[in-house]
Amino acid sequence: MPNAASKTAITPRRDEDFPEWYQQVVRAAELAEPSDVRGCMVIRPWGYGIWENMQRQLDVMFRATGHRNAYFPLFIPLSYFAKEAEHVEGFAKECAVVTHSRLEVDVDGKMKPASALSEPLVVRPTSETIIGASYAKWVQSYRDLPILINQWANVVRWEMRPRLFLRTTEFLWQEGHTVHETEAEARAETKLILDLYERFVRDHLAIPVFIGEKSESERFPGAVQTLSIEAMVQDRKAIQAGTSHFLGQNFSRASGIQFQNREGKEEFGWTTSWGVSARLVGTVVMMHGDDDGVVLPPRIAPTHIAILPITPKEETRATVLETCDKLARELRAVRYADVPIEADVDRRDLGGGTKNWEWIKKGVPLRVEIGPRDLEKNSVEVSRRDQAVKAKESMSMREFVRRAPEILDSIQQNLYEHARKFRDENTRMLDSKKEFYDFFTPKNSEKPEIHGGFGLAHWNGSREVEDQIKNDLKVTIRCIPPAAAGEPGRCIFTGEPSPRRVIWAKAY
RNA sequence: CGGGCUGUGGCUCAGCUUGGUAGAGCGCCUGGUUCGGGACCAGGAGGCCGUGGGUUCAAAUCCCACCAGCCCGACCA
Repeated sequence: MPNAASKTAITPRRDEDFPEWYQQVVRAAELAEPSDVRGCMVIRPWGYGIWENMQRQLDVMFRATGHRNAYFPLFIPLSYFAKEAEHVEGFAKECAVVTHSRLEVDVDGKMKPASALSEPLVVRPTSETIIGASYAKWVQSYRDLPILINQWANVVRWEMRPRLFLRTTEFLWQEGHTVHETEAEARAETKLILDLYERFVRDHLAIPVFIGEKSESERFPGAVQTLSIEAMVQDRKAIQAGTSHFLGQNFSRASGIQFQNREGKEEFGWTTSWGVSARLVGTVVMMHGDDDGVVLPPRIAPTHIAILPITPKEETRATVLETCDKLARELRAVRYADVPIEADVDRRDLGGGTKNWEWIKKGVPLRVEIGPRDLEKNSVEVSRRDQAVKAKESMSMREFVRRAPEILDSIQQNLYEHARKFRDENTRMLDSKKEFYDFFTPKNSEKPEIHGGFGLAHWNGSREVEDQIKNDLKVTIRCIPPAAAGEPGRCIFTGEPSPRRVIWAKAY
């Protein structure tokens, strides 16, 4: 039995069992829980609030770059879906298919599907084809271009191994779909969005990422080029945090998106698609969480400040609560990162530290205690989630209201610096095959400890090497950094020439 | 979809080998003592033991079938 000082809010600790720790944190923080529907989850208000904040920020950024939101159908006629060969092949195994339009009571009294559809409908695993059908109608002339549309939607991919937020059968995301007049324009769009994603996760989620291009084997089915941002979470595995695809004319051909160009000739449009999903919520948990639960970057916290009334004596109770409400009102009049500060007074009738620990587990950036002793001095006790649980700073109420945005900002910065340091410490140049295998092989194969990280190594560009490494170590190329990022060398597996190092890691 | 395991109050599980009226811890409710660190004491509610069939005087327990979930192998944001 651990003593009180060493007891953590979450069992097991990260270093004991990271996947289990993650599940416990998601549950303890009331972010989400498994539903009765296999592979699907219920996102609870605290988790959904985080997602809504991400949405709000991304929406601002999409708008600022000329994109507009729209909405397309959940169902895709099978014939549409089948138009792009690689695309179908890539997604076929994980499609949910609607085949009937009615339920009837059969002889046993059970409900049975009846009235088969003339054409089955695929529940969208992604929307390139159904959106392409609309775009084909909308585009006739180069004057109709570009089309820059985003949709917020749910999609379904029939995955075998669900994990809350990280991989579920149904998930929430945004998918942008654009059409351009020229290849160069479409490629620029793909890069623009990648950079936008990088900025978003850095500035709002406090997540440092590497950017780059996917190798052929990891590319989106049907894409010419897939770019991604790759983050390292605390078990040193990589997680893809966003993708942006240059689709060439593949989907235009499939959907018939054609226009008359400036020379009066018919030409297929150049398209892109890009997305991030609610997986980012899970990424934030794995990125910043500690053994006491979630640690939220202030910019996406549904509540910035939890105000906790301390009411030991009945006679001061009313005054303490009034003071808390007053503080909350004053804080809400202050803006942080373009929104009013969200301050909640937790007046639930719960004992002592219980409330405090609930907010710790939820990862609220700041906790403020107000008790009878503070009343006299007009002060508050402030605790930061990025510091030790028991660390408290006393300051006057006025000073706290004034400094709140600055303190939140400092937490945001702190989380980013911490994450970047962790990533850099666990990113290594690997210059020989032996070094590579050592880096990615657990010391204790019975119970693999957290090991490895990002390995930067030269590669000859072949699929065979990739397959071999994946087979041996479950390590894959996360991305190939931009050309400017490195110098040529020799493949550490074959000795053949390599234009630059690529990033290897175990991945989610 | 192939191989191994498990289904018992909201959660984690014991009970099953050797059939005989359903248990614990946590959580929940009530009352009291507490409250500036996840409290304590007392009382209480809550279960067709996954579903269907069989064996038996008697099934959570034995047998058969089905269903669901978990773990391991091929995929993904």
